[in-house]
Amino acid sequence: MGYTASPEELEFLKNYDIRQYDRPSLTVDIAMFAIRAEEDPERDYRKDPPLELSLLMIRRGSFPYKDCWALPGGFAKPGESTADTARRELQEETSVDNAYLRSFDLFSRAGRDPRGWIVSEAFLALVDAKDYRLRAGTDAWDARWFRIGLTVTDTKKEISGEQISLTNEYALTLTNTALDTVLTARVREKKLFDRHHEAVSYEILSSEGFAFDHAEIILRAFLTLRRQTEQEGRIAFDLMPETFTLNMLQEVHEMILGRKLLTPNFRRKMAPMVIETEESLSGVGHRPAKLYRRNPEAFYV
Amino acid sequence: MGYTASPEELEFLKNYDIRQYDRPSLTVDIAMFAIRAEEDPERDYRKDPPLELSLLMIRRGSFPYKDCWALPGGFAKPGESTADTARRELQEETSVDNAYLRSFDLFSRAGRDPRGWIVSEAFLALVDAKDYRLRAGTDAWDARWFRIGLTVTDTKKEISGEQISLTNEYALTLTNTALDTVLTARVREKKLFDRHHEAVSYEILSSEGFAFDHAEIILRAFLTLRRQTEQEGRIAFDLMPETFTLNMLQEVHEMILGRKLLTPNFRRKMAPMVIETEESLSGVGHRPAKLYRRNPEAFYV
DNA sequence: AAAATAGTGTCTGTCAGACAGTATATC
DNA sequence: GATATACTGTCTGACAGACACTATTTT
Repeated sequence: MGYTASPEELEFLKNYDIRQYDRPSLTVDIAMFAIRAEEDPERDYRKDPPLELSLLMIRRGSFPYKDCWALPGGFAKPGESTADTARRELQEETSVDNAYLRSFDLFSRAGRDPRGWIVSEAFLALVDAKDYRLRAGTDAWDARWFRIGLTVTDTKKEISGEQISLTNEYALTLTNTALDTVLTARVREKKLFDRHHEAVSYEILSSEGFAFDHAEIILRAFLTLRRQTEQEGRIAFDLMPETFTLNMLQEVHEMILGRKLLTPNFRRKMAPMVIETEESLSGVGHRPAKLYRRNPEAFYV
Repeated sequence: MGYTASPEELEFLKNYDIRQYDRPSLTVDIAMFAIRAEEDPERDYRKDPPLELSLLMIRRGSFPYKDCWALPGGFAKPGESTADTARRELQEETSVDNAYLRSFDLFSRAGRDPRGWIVSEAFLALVDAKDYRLRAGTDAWDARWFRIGLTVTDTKKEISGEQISLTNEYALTLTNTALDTVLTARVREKKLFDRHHEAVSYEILSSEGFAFDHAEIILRAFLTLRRQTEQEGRIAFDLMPETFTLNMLQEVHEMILGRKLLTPNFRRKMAPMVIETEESLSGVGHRPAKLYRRNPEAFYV
């Protein structure tokens, strides 16, 4: 490293007591997405079951926010990086060890946790639909998938002198049909344009059933996923099983982006990233789709 | 918020002692970039003075890493967010209060600070060339601008079975001519492609004159700036004064991107983002360039 | 006139959006 | 044959890369 501590420095470090300063607790929160197929036995035999973009939530068994739903996560331990913490929690809670995992922000607003000064690094995780195995439920542990829905309910543009602000209000809905539970939140996103760059801030307007500021973290995770998907389509492959049809892939993209895509254009864009297999679906009540797999060659920058 | 703490929960919180768990210290480190013009009185009167992309560094007056150069920054205080901390430090150290400021990662690797468990949120800051005023130097405080240079010295591609890795080795050089000081570091960037997404890791191979892991933070800040500039040109405006020539702007882009750009294409791309003013440079020994300013209309998404 | 920088016109290929059309399983 | 989904061909306009060219100031 080109640097060797002097004897004086070693002496300094020996006597250094880091506990003299105020310190926060450090946690990670993981927004873990997966694709699941809706189960509805009453459905028309011809129609394909729609896919659901789902998020894993955990019911809190203890204070604070007892009985509310929170993102999986936990406290960082000394000697591990936060990426280690996130991988460990992911493994413990879903047995998944090969998920896509990336941090997208540090949440450090004062007052975000009633227990005190707790900052949290937020991770986005995408898991293959077939890979996960949820940890068994206990009194203090109940992990469930919720279908995630996000809509923009209001958009405003304000101009005052040199300053322009754009405001979006989002309605976030997490639904678990089996439990008959719906969590809802409204979050305001405010983009302030000062000179030529934007400063974005978020404010939770209402939050029903979510613990802490997790509604905001989930929104931010979703928007991060959406932006990545817009910019480079490959991230959505992390939500797919080994083989898949192009229509499934398109449906996943549409759920993430929140809008319909034109099929020919989508297929053209995906063509270099996938390889056709010999297999097809069958017994689906209509022309069966071919199965594709990822084209590994396409991803080495 | 739709959530009211029950009496039991309030009782729980009253008795909750957060200090029972291990906690890290939390700091922010700020990679602050500015454009400065090289001063060289011996230069040919016709030739324009080249611009320099500069980074602010602070000489450490105390242990650890005494006499090494570190990024400006400091410890987060309870009751403020890390963005507040960064803004406060920026203000104290350069008197700048309108800089572009964004965090790009949390550095939490074990052992990164010899004083103990210290995690640091790293910020990228871009300041307008004319705005900053450095805090006066003292024994314990010496802030200086260093010209930053980054080159790729080696690139490797390794294939072993299903796994492919790309390795880049970067040479980072910070130069301050007045002090006759050069800081150098070599950092290895390793991209591991697993299935179809990449996991990037960084390793400091050598580090001369840098404190802590700041060579790595600086490299990451530079790469972040570079990526943003590739993706949307507007971020570079944060480094520019109110009015500027298109050639200056192009030079700034070229320094950030580390490659030459074709002038007609660059001007075409920038055209919607700038407005021509009435003024020009003068007395420059050749055809003078028109001055431009930002076009605010272009930046409201 | 020479030097140095400022600035423009246009060809080309790639690629995204839009839309019209054809194909093929199951019942 | 009706239904539902699967899949293709092609026109268009926007835009980035490349390169050849003209313009203007100072000494």
